[in-house]
Amino acid sequence: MARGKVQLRRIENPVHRQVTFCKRRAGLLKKARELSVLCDADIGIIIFSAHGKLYDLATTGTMEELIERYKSASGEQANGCVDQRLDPKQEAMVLKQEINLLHKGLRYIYGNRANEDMTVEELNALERYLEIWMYNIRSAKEKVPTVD
Amino acid sequence: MARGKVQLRRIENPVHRQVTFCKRRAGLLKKARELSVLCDADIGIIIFSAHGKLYDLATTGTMEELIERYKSASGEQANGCVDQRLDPKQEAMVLKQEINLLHKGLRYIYGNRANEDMTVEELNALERYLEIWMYNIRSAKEKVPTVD
DNA sequence: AACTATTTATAAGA
DNA sequence: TTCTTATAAATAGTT
Repeated sequence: MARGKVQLRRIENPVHRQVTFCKRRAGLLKKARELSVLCDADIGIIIFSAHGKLYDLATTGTMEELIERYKSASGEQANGCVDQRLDPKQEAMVLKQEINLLHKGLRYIYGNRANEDMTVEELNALERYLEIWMYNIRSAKEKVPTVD
Repeated sequence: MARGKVQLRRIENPVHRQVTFCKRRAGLLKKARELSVLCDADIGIIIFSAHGKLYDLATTGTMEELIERYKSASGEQANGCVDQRLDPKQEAMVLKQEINLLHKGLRYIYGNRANEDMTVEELNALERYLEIWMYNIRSAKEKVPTVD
């Protein structure tokens, strides 16, 4: 823009890159706010810096509301990948059971416990499940290159 | 910008507003792509026009991935305790976020891990969440009259 | 963090 | 709608 045309590629000098990131990030968010006001639009912006720091903007309401709206508008289905080594029916059954258990657990932890007691069997099943899960999470973390 | 300074308020003339919306929307997305390339940032933009039409951009991967990353990154500030002093909408929103994370975790454990790497932030968020959950499960077990 | 020379974006007009 | 152009706004390099 000024005193030199910009090349559209990663700025190698880290100091320049950081300065440009700050300036252009501010510019982008300003433009978004302007567009929102001028044209009556709802805008959400999520920015992760190269170092993983989060910056965000939601011109109307909260980012969560915008995300929910995005999901309904883009017609996302909540269900994900299935393990292809298993028979689909079995797999679906297993996933359903576990999701039910997780949901029941969530309600138990967060909601009205008085209304929804879990049995000891359920608690034990959930505990075993969480232990395995935790173990896997910790193994996974060791394999992922850390971002400091 | 040109031939007249812009007033920072809703453009009343619908034709002008529509034209400005198109132009500035394009400008905003261009700026976002530039910032992403120049500074190595991951950026997501969600725009709903006044009439509800969705426009979006994710500079890296998919918007869903970015949303998941947003949720774990922004969830690190707030902790996982929901209490009933929150209004039902907020509580439901938090629960939804956590269920999304759990579902992603489920897919990670079961499904093709090669296709669905979780970020370190996500793994950390999930781990902390499971730790709290596990603690609560164990407390609960002590309070439930055992049958064995 | 301020300053400007330039580039870029764009409002209004054609 | 698309192109043009005068001008506002953003910003790269500098101090």
